[in-house]
Amino acid sequence: MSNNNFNRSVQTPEDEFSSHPDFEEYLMFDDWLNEDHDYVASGSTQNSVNQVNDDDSGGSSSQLGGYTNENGSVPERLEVKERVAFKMKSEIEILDDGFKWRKYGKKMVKNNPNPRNYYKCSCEGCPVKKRVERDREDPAFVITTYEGTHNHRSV
DNA sequence: CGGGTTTGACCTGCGC
DNA sequence: GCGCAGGTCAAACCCG
Repeated sequence: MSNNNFNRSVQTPEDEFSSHPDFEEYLMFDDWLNEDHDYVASGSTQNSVNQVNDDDSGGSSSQLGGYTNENGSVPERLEVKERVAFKMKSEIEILDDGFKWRKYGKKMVKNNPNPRNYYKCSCEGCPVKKRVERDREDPAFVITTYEGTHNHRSV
């Protein structure tokens, strides 16, 4: 691909995006992943993901996604899978991150008027998936969730 | 013609 | 046990 900014793994979004003009805002919101849209259940929408943004997002990097339950143990299911989510201000939803994605589903989700799109890495044998949806609070923002780790270099 | 997208159906987990 | 919501499949369709 022609974009040199995205030749490396998506696992280090800070490094990639902080210097990229397209990303006015980015974050890894582990809490959001862990609670899985807590604002949906609570009915209180005002704090949602933006709250995480205000909270120094680099603080939780030590515990790989904060996948601990209340007992402090890591749920077995999440031990293996690596999930990284970030929100960015972007007109487009599909940005060239150096990998080739194939869309396999689209779903309307509750409490969000915008559809969620499901993508798989089209490289054979690569288990990585990603979800892309627009922020219900501010459609100018796109929320992207990567799941899994690429077992190959970017295309 | 091959690969990607669309879209409705199906499957599964979870809360009530 | 039932219903709902999220996630995935797969056939049809589209486009280069």
